[in-house]
Amino acid sequence: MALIYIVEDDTNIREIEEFALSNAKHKVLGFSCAKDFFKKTDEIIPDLCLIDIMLPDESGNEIVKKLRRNPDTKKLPIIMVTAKTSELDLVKGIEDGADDYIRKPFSVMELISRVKALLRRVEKEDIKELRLDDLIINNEKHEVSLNETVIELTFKEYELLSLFIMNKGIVLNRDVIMDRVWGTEYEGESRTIDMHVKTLRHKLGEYGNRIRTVRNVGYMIE
Amino acid sequence: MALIYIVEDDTNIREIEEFALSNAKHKVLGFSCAKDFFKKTDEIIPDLCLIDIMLPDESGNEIVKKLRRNPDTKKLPIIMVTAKTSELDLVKGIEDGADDYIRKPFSVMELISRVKALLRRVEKEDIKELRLDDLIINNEKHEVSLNETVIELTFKEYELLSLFIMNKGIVLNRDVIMDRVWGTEYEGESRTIDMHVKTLRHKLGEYGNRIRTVRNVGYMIE
DNA sequence: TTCTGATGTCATGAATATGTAAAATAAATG
DNA sequence: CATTTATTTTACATATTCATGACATCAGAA
Repeated sequence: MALIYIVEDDTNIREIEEFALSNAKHKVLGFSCAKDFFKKTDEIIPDLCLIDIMLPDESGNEIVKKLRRNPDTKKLPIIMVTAKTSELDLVKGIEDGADDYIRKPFSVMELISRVKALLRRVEKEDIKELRLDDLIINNEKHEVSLNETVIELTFKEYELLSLFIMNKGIVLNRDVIMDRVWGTEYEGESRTIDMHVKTLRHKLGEYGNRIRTVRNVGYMIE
Repeated sequence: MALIYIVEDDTNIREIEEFALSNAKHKVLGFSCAKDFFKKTDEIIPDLCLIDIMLPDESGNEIVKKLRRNPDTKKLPIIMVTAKTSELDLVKGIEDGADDYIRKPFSVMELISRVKALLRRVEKEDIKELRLDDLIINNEKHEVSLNETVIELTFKEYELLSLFIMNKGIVLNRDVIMDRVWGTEYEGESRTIDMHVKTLRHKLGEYGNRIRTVRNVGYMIE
């Protein structure tokens, strides 16, 4: 799936991380210090890296700063792993330019899902334009247009439509939709998704009925 | 939703697990030892299983190893439940091939969400397409087509047809059909299955008569 | 053949999922 | 901090699916 570098001096934890991410079909390389890590990034830049805050030679924050200074690794997705729970650390990590953080002790599932989410987020930012025939989503302008005419969508509507078009021809169930658009678990008794689908359908005019309801399963655009 | 087996010798904990997962709309069967568990998996393979590490007859790790050795259960999603918090256990669990682990004491919510997450993960890796000659089940579109023509099926009909095709050439008795499609026990006097078989036969047109009735046993496709 | 239990078929109300509008919150904006 | 806009929730309407039970039919045993 993706090439991931891990910088973590605690061998036990590093191995857990390696196992978990390999299990999730990623190609993983682990390093116990910053030096080894940089030696490798000079050679091959990974798709994502997981960096512990406390390291023998350099702090994780230092590593992030360096990576951000280098044009080649400026946009490299970074997840910081920290044992310190204070919020200061968290903020600092993000200010320094990490894209996400995980607090120890973490669960394997959490690790996997955060990595997955970040990879997805990055991949999404890469896409400049999405289209479904004459319906165009311009991600740079954050604007949707149909036959040259701009369609005004709210944030959630935009996200939802993007998700549908990114997965055209694939039925998305409510769990997935909730997870991807709202980042939360779907709780059975909510009409939120239907609501947004309804307004989307309305706003998309003739294209509205291309959002199909698959009863008992979810929604799909075709 | 899904059929889940639990192997846990502590009756109290097992009952909590059973209650929690039943509440989350799963069909649950609990076992207090490995022996009973294997007896049942030889019969019907569940969608997921929850295995305690410490058991009277065999260790949870042993069970996992055995399951992984058997082609039928090789990919069966497994969650290990452990009281030992050491990281060694965690790593070992993953090495042994469990897909996730839960540490005791766990919260009911954690249990449910981990189960849900794992099921989703597995479901996604699920088969994209099933076919029986020209009859194609597209699981992404959740659509059935015969010679390019879409056949409109309801949810249950779709499930039933999938089950038949996944087991083509194998007679499925009513118990199994009820269990897999409805997630409930078959109660002798119901015409429900026959009903759906009838509409399926009708909707499948020329392919309809490939669903064979095996008197006193069940149904089979081919 | 006749009998018996299993399966096929049908109509219909109940259950369930989705659609929709409007009110209630929450969030953003100036 | 008031106003606007977006979002979620609630409550209800609508649509579809499904289970059920009564009855018909069938296949095989006696």
